[in-house]
Amino acid sequence: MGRPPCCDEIGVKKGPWTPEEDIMLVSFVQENGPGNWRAVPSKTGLKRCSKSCRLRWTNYLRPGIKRGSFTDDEEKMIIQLQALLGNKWAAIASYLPERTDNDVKNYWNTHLKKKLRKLEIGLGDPSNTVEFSPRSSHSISRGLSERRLQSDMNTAEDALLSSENAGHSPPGQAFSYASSTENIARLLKDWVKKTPKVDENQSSDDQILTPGVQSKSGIDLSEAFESLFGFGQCYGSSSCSGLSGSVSDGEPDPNGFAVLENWLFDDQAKGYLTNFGF
DNA sequence: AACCTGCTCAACCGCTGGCGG
DNA sequence: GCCGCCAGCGGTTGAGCAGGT
Repeated sequence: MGRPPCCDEIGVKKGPWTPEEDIMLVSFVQENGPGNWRAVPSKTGLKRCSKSCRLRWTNYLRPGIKRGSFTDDEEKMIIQLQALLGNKWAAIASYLPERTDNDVKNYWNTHLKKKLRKLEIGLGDPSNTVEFSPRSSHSISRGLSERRLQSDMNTAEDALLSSENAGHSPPGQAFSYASSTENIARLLKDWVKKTPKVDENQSSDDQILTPGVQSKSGIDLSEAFESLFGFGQCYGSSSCSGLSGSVSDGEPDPNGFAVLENWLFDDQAKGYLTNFGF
């Protein structure tokens, strides 16, 4: 009845992405912009389904993605937003421009859930326990919270847009893609670390744009990638941070996030967090 | 050193909603 | 209004790694 899953086609590759595939995907996005994922496999020759390509881009290669552990502020934000919105990871992640919904979701499931459970237990009497659910009888009614959230999102978005127009963000897309160069460069470095020897029997597919060739000759793969796309002038420069408009110098836009911060750290929210020792 | 266990996170799966014909 | 296509989202899985025994 329903249409067949897009990834069931024969010959569609699954599993971890190789740097070569990443490069092909980034070069496609560089030329065409993100979107039209359906066309990616046919236009790039990638043996991946469109969905997989989109996911790889949004979760890993997209410019401006911050990796590594979450800061206290990010953690607090996630806890509050999760309490208000529930498991709307994409909505929560929209407040953390450098984090993906997948990251937020993973962090919640692996760290915060556990942490909160401990704290709940620590509070003792279950009747005193604040239920961590959007359906709980939290002092802020959900409808109100969501309206407020929506309006704050709009305000933040406006502020971000105006800051971009004011030239706080690098113009043009090339700068954004430069940050994905960073991402790939990082990936390639990891790849080299994890792959001390290039497999002599490497499949021919894996030899397209083969970083292995570079590693054999001792060239830094990240530099090679840099030169491949000509983003060298941007690589490593704080002025070229990713996600156009979301950050200007590694810090959240002060105008856009002021409103949000006010809301996030208002009395009700503070009380909420205090209950859990944050 | 070998094995076991728990943790992390990239990637997959299936569903939903928006949009155009 | 219906249908099909597609992008996006949330839940789940599993490979790889780290730490413990």
